Amino acid sequence: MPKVVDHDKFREELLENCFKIFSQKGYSKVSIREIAKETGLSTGSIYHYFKNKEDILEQMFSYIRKKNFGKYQELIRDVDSIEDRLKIITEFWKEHIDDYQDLMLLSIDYLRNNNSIKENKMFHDFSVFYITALSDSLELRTGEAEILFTYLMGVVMNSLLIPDVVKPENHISLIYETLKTRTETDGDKRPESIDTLVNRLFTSKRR
Amino acid sequence: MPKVVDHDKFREELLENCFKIFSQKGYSKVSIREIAKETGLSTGSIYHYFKNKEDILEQMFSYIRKKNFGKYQELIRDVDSIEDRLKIITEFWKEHIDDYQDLMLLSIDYLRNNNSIKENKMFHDFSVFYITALSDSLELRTGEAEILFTYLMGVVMNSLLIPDVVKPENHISLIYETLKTRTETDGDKRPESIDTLVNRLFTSKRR
Amino acid sequence: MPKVVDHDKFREELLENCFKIFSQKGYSKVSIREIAKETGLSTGSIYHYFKNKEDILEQMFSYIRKKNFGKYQELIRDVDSIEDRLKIITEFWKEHIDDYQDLMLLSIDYLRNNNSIKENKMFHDFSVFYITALSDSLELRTGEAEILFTYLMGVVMNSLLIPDVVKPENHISLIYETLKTRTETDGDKRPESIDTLVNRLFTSKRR
Amino acid sequence: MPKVVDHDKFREELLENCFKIFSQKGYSKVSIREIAKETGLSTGSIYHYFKNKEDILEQMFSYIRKKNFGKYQELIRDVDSIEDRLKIITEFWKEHIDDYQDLMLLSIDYLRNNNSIKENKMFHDFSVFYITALSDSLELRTGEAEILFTYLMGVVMNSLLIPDVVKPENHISLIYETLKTRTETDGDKRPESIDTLVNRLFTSKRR
DNA sequence: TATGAATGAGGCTTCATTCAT
DNA sequence: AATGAATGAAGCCTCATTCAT
Repeated sequence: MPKVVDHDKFREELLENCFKIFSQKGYSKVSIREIAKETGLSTGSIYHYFKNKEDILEQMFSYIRKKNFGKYQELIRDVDSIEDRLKIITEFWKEHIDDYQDLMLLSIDYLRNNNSIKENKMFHDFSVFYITALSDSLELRTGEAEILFTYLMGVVMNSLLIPDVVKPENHISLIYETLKTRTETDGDKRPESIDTLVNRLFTSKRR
Repeated sequence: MPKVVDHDKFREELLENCFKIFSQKGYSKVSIREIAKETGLSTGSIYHYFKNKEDILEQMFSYIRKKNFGKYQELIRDVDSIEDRLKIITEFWKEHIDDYQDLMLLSIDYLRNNNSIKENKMFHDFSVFYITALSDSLELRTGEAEILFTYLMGVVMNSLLIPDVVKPENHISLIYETLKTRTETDGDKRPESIDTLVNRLFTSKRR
Repeated sequence: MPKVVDHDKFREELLENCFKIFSQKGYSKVSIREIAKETGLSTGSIYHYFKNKEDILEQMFSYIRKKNFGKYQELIRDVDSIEDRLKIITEFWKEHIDDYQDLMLLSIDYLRNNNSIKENKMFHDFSVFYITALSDSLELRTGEAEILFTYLMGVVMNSLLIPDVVKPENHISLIYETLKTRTETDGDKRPESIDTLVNRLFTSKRR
Repeated sequence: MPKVVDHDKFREELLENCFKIFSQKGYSKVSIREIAKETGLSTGSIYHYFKNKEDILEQMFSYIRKKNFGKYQELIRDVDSIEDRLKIITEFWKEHIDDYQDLMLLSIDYLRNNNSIKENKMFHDFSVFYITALSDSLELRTGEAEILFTYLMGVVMNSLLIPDVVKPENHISLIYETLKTRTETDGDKRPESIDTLVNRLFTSKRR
């Protein structure tokens, strides 16, 4: 191990590694010794960087979330058209579906570890950010963004648990098509009735 | 300790207990000693009924699934109108949302424990049954039933991870309204365009 | 399990089975449950026939020893010529080398189980019988019979531990040849010097 | 507990202790807790030095073998006369008969534990070394060395199982006398007939 | 007689964490 | 700042034996 110069940068590398390790096996199946081995540190040194095992999970989650948010925001920063944004966002989802699965699983690991659901700040922040971001970037009402996010989480979950039944590509494409149609309608003229969005999905062309 | 007479019946009681215990703390945080204590048996006796800890989870999952299916089918057995069925089903969901959360979490526990995603038969059977049942009882196309199931799983997941943001009642009511509208349309006249179901959800009145 | 009529016969069958099971895996690796399963009894019933696990080993050893002795004596009962007996005995060894291995291993298992060497009556009786029988049937001096038995036990042991180095057939053939040569000499004329038996072995033709 | 500095040296001390403990009670009757207690470590620390219980046995066997070989070779290093070597070697055997008993028993323990006879490398290496060493140092043909080794193993085994019948001193003395006589004959003139070594043993003066 | 459910001590092993060096 | 030896509680599981039925 080279002498660490940039303390923060080194910690980020550590967290990146930890994300890899935790994602593969799940929080409770990864031992400190294993983390030490994978990061090239000694077990003792791990405790210089982190208070304890749970602290690793928390710091890691926070770091990954920020990184993901950064990427997300950068992607749509200079894109003006809603339709283009929609395309970019849905493509981003397709590419990063595995990361979302990992984050979701790790959130659950965390939940299981602290049986205080209340304190599950990690996933909460993640969700609120995403719902807001969706609402802003796609000009959706909050309720719509929540539905979209919820549906997306269902896709993430099922593509993990029943990968042969639920293929994320299909569902994401469907979301894309649905929202695209909707987007084409002028903002003011979008129907307020419930006869629209879910409806579209259910009557989509698939299968 | 009274001698157990009906082996299978007793095992079901055990499984019922195990579901309670596992749901509270998660599979890996529950020790065999704890199971033994809660069920009033000795550790050794647990192994008289189950091959090992994983076997408890599997048998339990299978048992709970069957029980839930049974209840579900009984509920809609003699109900002819699709609309009535829809009402019953969505009510059933609202009442059993906690069970679905538990089953989902336990599926993930199982997944984490056996890192062979392929063999996650437990959740798979559950999903296939539900998708088929939804399709049959609500006269939905398979693709529609998959979407519905996926969205529902998103609701279940989020009501767990971000309970202050996603309230299952709201989403389930929304599904109810959406499908009710759709149901009112005559089967033959239901639009084939993508302008319907998801669309309806997205333009619902909520918030 | 059919109702047991001939109690003794049934017990012998049990012991025969136990010998098979113990030989394969060694005393301490065989559980009572396994014995019960293999013999078609319940664990409880095992304790009707035997006081405890160790008792099974003892009774079994005693039974097998008697059976083996019986066979041995029957073989040479009507054989007058020493040379013929020698042939029969050495052939018998070749055929039963596996049994001797098993008996030796089980003796050791027993020894390990009771760390009182003194009480190892099982192998002791076996040895004394064999040394006497060899001495009688081959007209060897006691000291010679002891040497022969000791060498034979070395063969048994090594053919077990280093089967690719020590082949029992070769050693037994060698014993046969050596003793045959000696036997041909008239009893009275056999040299008393130490210049004979071991000597012959060491200068045998085998590599 | 003082911090251990020389990892390897400490492990050897541990192995020395383990040999003592295993020899007394046999591999399977010694628990890790017992090993920990006897060596003054915690159970956890045992696993810092060894992969698992079997690994202790293997490393121990390997270590003891090397140590024994070392002593053996040192003893005869500067001895030119075959006769002197013979004396030294047989004396060495008499002194170390207990160690050989222990090693043999532990080999069998190992065999019982891994029912793959093929992989019993431990005793195999031991045997091959000894046969070669005997052949070299006493100028015996390989076949002769194998016979000698086999007989010796018989002595070791029987002095364990039937100590009142087979006294190792006697047998070893006999081997000494037999080989001494043989040795006195000039190498070239040693008879090739089978009339020698075993023959000598069988007609020895004992009893 | 015969059964097999029940026991609970004890087996091996893993683990997060500490601390002397 | 870094190391890795040491800890010991706790994990899962097996076992010989007993005893109510």
